[in-house]
Amino acid sequence: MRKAPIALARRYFQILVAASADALAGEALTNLQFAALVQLSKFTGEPGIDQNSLAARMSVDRVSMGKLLEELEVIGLVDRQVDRADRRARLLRLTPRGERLRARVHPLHFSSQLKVLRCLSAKERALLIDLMARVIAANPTLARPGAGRRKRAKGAKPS
Amino acid sequence: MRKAPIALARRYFQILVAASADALAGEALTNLQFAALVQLSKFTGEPGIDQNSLAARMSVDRVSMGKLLEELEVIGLVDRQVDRADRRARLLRLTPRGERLRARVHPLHFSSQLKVLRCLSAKERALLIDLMARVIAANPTLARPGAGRRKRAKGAKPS
DNA sequence: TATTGTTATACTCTATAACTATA
DNA sequence: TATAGTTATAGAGTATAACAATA
Repeated sequence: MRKAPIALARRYFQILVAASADALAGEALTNLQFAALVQLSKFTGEPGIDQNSLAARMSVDRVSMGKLLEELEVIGLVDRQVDRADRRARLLRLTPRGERLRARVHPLHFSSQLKVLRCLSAKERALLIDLMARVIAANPTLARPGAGRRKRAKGAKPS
Repeated sequence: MRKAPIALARRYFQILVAASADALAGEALTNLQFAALVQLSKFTGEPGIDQNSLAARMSVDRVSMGKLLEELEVIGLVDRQVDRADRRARLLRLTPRGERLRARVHPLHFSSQLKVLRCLSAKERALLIDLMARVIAANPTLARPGAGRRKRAKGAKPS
C-alpha cells in the first residue's frame, strides 16, 4: 500500500468539505448543518424524527447534534416541537424558510460535490460510492461517534 | 446519488480514524502524529525534511504541524535540528526511540486499516485506493488546509 | 431504572494574525 | 521583502460526565 487508507480518506474528505464550504459560502452554515437540513426536508429527508435518531443517522453524537440544531433553530431554519406521545423527545422539521433555503442551495451543493468527482467516469463514480458504502456498512461498530479518540497512554490513569 | 459523497467520506474517514485509534491505544499518539512518524522514518519516509515540507505533504497547516511535532519532541520520538544551510529551518528525524516505536506499531496499524477493508476483495481494495488517489490528484487546490472553513455569512463583515 | 435532551467541560484539528529570526 | 517557525487566539467537531424532566 503506497499510501495508508486513512491518509487518503482524510484528504478525500478534506476536498469534499472544501467544495461543500464553497457551495455554502454566504449561508452561514457548516456542511453538517446543511446535511441536517437535507435529512429534515419533507422532499429529501424525513421530517418529524427526534434528535437522537437524527444524530445516529448522521453518525454525530447527540450533544453535538443538540448544539447544531439549536443554532439552526435560532436562525429560524428548524423547528423543534415536544413530542406529545413522549414529552422527553423533540420532533424536528424545517421551517418554510429552512425548506426554501434547502431547495435553493441543494443543487449548488450537489454540483460542487460532482465537480470534485469529475475526473472519474460515471461508472467509476458509482463504483467509488458503492465501495465506500460497502466498507461503511461492514464496520458498524467503528462508524460511531467516540471511537476515534486518543486512548490513554500506557500507565496513564483515568481522571 | 442516494448519499452525498461528503457524507460517505465523513463516515469512511471516521471508521478509519477509529481503527487507527484502536491500533494506537496506549501509545499516547494521535493518528496524525503516527502518520508523521511514518513520514520521518528512515525505512518508510524521508528523514531530514523540514516542518513546512512535511506539513504540505500531509496536508496539515504549519501551525498544527509545529504543535504536533513539539509534542513528539517532548516525548522523545522526534529530533529537530536547525538546518546549517538555512538556520530558519529545522530538519526532522526520528530518535532511536521514535524509530523503534514506529517499527513496533506500524504492523498493527497497517493490519487495523486492512481489517476495515476486509469486506472488499483485494482487487476492489486496490480499486478504491486508486479511485480516491485520482480524485485527490485531480483537486489540488481544494486539498489544502483552510479550504473547508465556514465562510462568512451574507452581509457579515470581517473583524 | 432508563432515556431525551441539556449544561459544563475538555481535547483535537484546524485556522488566521502577529511576531522572531533568519534569508 | 520573503520565508521558517512560534505564540496567541479562535472556530468547529467531537466527546464524557452529570443533570433535569419524563418514561
